[in-house]
Amino acid sequence: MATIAQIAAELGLSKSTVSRALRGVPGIAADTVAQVTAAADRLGYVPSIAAAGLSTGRNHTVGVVVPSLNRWFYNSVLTGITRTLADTAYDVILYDLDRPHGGGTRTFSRALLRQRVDAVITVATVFSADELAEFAHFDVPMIAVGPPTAGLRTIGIDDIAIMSAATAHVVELGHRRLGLLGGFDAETPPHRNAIDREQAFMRTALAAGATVDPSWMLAGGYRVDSAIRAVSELFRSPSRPTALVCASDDMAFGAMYALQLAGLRVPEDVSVVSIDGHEYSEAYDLTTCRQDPEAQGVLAARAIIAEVEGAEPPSSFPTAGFELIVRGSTAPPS
Amino acid sequence: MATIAQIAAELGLSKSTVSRALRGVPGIAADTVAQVTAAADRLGYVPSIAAAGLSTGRNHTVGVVVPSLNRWFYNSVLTGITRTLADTAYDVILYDLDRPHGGGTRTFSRALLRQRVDAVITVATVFSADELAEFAHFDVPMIAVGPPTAGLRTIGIDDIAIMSAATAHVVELGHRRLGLLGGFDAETPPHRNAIDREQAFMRTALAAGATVDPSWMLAGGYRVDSAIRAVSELFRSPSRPTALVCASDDMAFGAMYALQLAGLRVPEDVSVVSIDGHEYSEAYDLTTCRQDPEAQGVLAARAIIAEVEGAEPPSSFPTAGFELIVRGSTAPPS
DNA sequence: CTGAAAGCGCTAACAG
DNA sequence: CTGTTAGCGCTTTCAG
Repeated sequence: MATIAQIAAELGLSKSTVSRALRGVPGIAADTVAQVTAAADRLGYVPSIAAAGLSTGRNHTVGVVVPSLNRWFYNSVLTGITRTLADTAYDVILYDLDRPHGGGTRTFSRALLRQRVDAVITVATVFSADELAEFAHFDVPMIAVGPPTAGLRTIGIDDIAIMSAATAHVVELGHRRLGLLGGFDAETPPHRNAIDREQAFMRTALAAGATVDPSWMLAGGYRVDSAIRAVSELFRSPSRPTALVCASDDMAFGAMYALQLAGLRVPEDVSVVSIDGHEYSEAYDLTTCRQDPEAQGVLAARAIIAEVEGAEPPSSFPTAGFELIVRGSTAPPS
Repeated sequence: MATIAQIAAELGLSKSTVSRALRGVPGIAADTVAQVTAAADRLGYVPSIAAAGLSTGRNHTVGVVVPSLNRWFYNSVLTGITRTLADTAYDVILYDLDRPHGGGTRTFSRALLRQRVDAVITVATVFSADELAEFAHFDVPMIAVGPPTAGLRTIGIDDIAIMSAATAHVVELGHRRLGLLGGFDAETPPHRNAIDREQAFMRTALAAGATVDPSWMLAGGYRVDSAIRAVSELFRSPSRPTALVCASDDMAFGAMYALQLAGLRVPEDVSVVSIDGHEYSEAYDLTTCRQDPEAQGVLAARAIIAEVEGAEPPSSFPTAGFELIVRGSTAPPS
């Protein structure tokens, strides 16, 4: 409740001096600074970011746009961002695009962003041409985390490379009958990374001379339940793969459950390999290509803050790395 | 970039008239309003919330405090909140308390909240006495979602009742050897709901004359991986329960996987019942007591906005309901 | 090293 | 129905 003016009055100083002292602007007598800060916390002074923002044009907030909150990747990135920003004077304004039926206006691009946030981080969000055009008018820095996004600098892994590595792993173990549990989904249009990963799977599999029956290409929608259903159905059929490559760990968890249910053993009957490095993958003993979405979030947050504070913006970021972790879910075919 | 003053100049009106017209304040000529709004979107006018807030003292943001983002319950509540607020003029500022080692300052209670948010919703967050004392100084409305929180009005289910219902279900099926996969966790201090649920389990079980071996009381920490480990270990032993009651669906998923792995069938060898109504529970064919955290979030968001807009605050909220959904994971003991 | 004054963009009395 | 005049709390020239 205390304002800068009250502190000034209390100390017989001017508002300007108090303001400078509080912000550590050079050129103020050391003991003046001491008095001011003492008075400030005696009075329980808390700066009004809104008022400061009115003068400076900076709001000390970054907007984070996520497609939804119930996917491991999205909220891992978000966690990285919030953790990083917690140590700074910046707050996160959350724009969750998840709506019941794909409906609702995505107003973040309209009024909301403007004047409200100093920067924007988008997480694996697909934008329409109109939206991208609007972004051009924003003067705030933007960074995308996830698959490459037209018009935005992106932080993320190479989807082709990571899926190729996962597929190559089972190929090298000797598997030649390969199934894919991909990220496609009956309802929503395919995401860039679902497409990339499927292509990488196909190329790697075919290059190795492997068989890929069309019925072994499953649409798991990056969901555990869809994965369970798709895998249960596939493995009822007599013709089946000896290895299942999953586009995400979550789907792999569902797949492993469904396989057990069907009376099939992992890895004796079916090998399972996946992409993510989910915190639960160890308990499932799942072989997976680990990426680190939280680190990607940290990187994005640091970069965007640096930019807001005046650093020269890099025009692009290095591709994030990944690492194959071999565990017990994969073995040579029997 | 356009301001209210520019519109006023353009139209030969005063700032006040423009301001009123834009906000729909009654008592402005219809055609004036028309002109103003026309000019506004011709000029691409976007109001500065910061400036408005400086005058009115309202920032059009609500702070949401979550313990972390990677638990189903927390982000379901958060989804309910963001969806509700998306239709309003309010933004969400996210305070994620998740820190690597329980470290980091929980600065939301210090400076951050003040001046920055018009209201606060806390999700299943445990506060220290100091923090609660600080809250008393805040003049912003606060609501807690989750287990009862001292000093705050709470929206949530009755943990005793829901766990009693889950336990009663297997008791009624005839089970007398009951295990609990609870929310306790080796590292962190127990949460109120973990305690309540354990007590409810014990009472219901003992009242039915059931056997509960101490070694059947598992600490799953509301995590899938901990659940897998705990259940794997328990079911290696010859003395085991015929039914496993889980304090969350996530843990039940881990339990069901571990049981399959151990060569045990659900429900033939072991019945599994749980609490939550997770979106994946259907695919697991899991019997569960469904609560609706998203609806709790919606409720909290609506209530808090109403209060900010001047409605008289209710002193408490009705307890949220739940519903037992019987599926294939439970059956009479064989 | 410190102060005075103007202004960020909007709202809110108070007049007309 | 519309205009004038003060502010909201802070930063920032420009002077001392």
